[in-house]
Amino acid sequence: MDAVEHFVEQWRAEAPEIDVTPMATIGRLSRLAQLVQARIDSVFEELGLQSWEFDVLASLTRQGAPYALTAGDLERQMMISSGTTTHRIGRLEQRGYVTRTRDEDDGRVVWVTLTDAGRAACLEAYPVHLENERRILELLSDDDREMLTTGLRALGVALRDEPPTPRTPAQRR
Amino acid sequence: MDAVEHFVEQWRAEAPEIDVTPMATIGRLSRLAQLVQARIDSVFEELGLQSWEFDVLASLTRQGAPYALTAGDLERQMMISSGTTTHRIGRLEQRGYVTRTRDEDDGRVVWVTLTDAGRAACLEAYPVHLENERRILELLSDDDREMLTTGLRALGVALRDEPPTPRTPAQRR
DNA sequence: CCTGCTTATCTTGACATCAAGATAAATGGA
DNA sequence: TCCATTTATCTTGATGTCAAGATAAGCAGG
Repeated sequence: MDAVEHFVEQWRAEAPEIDVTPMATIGRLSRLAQLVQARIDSVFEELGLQSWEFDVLASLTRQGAPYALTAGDLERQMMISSGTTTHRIGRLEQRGYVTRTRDEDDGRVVWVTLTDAGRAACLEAYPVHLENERRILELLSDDDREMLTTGLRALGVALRDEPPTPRTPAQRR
Repeated sequence: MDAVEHFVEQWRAEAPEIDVTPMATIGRLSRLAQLVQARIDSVFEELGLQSWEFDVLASLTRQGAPYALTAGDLERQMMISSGTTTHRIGRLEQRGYVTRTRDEDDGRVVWVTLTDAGRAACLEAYPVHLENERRILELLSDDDREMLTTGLRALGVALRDEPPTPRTPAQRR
C-alpha cells in the first residue's frame, strides 16, 4: 500500500462512477519522479552542483569532443524554454564551466562550449550520481526493476520522445 | 529508440567505465513525468484550472464530507513546503473555492474547507482529467501498461510513499 | 503557574521557470 | 536588390516554489 493506492480508494468511495485506474499509473509517475528527484538533488548538493547545472554539463559532456552545442540544441535536449536556456548558460558562464561563442557563419547561433573546469566537474559528479541512482533502483526486486524499465521505455516510445539531432560544429552552413 | 536510449549510448561512448543502466530507468522517470505533465496541464488549461489548483481541490474532494483538511495535512499530501501551502490556499480562497477556519480547540490549526463552487469545479474537471490520463495510457499495449503500473507501484512501496493520516474534524482535541 | 520545547502556520527574500515579445540575422521569392 | 518571412537568442514581467526565520499556540516538567 502506497500513497497513490490510498488516493485511488478514496476516489472510488467518493465518485464511484469514474474509472480511476489511470491515476494509479500516471499519479505515481509524477509523484515518484518528485520523490526520486529529491534524493538526486541531495547528492548533487553534496557535490556543490544544482541538478539543472549538471543537466547542462552532462548534455555537453556526453556529446564527446569538442563538447559543444548551440543554445537551441541545449534547449531542446533539456526540454526547457529559451528564456531558461539563456539563464542557465549565463550562470554556468559566470562559474567558468562553459563559454559562449557566436557562430562565424550564422550570426544568430550561439555555441556553448564546455571548459576544462566544466568537464572536470561533470566527470567528478557523474559516477557519484549514477551510483546514487543505482542505489535507488536496488530497492526493487530484479523483476520489478525490469518491468519498470520496460514500461517506461514503452512510454517514451509511445510519447515520441525522440533523440535530438543537434547541429554539429561541422554542419555550419 | 527514445531520447534516453540515445543519451545512454552517448555516455557509453564517452565514459565506458561507468555502468549507465540506472539512467535508462531513472532518467526516463523524470523526463516522462515532465512530458506527461505537459499534456495534463494543457487539459487543465482548457478547464480554466492550474494543475496545482486541481491538486488542492482534489485532495479535499476525495476526503469526502465535510471536505476539509488542515493546512499541514494538505502540505504533506501534496509534498510541498509550508510556504507554498499558504500561497496556494490564499489563491484558492480568493477564487472562492476554499475557506480558512481556525480550529476552535487548537488555535494554531487552520482548517481548509471546500466551498460548493470548489467542489463543483473539481467534480467537473475530474472526469475530463481522468479521460485524458486514460488516453495517454492507451498508447501502450496492455502488457506494457501493466508492467509500468506494477513497476511504479513497487517503487512507491520501496520509497515508503505511505498513505497520509490526516487529522479528521472529529479528532479535534 | 513558569519556562523551555514542540507544533502549526505565515512571512520574507531569493530563484528557476515560462510566456510573450524584442532584437537581430538569414532566407527566399518577386 | 528589396522585403516579408523564418529562425535563433535574449529580455521582460509574472508566477510558483522553497529555505529560513517569525509568530503564536499548545505542552510538559518542575
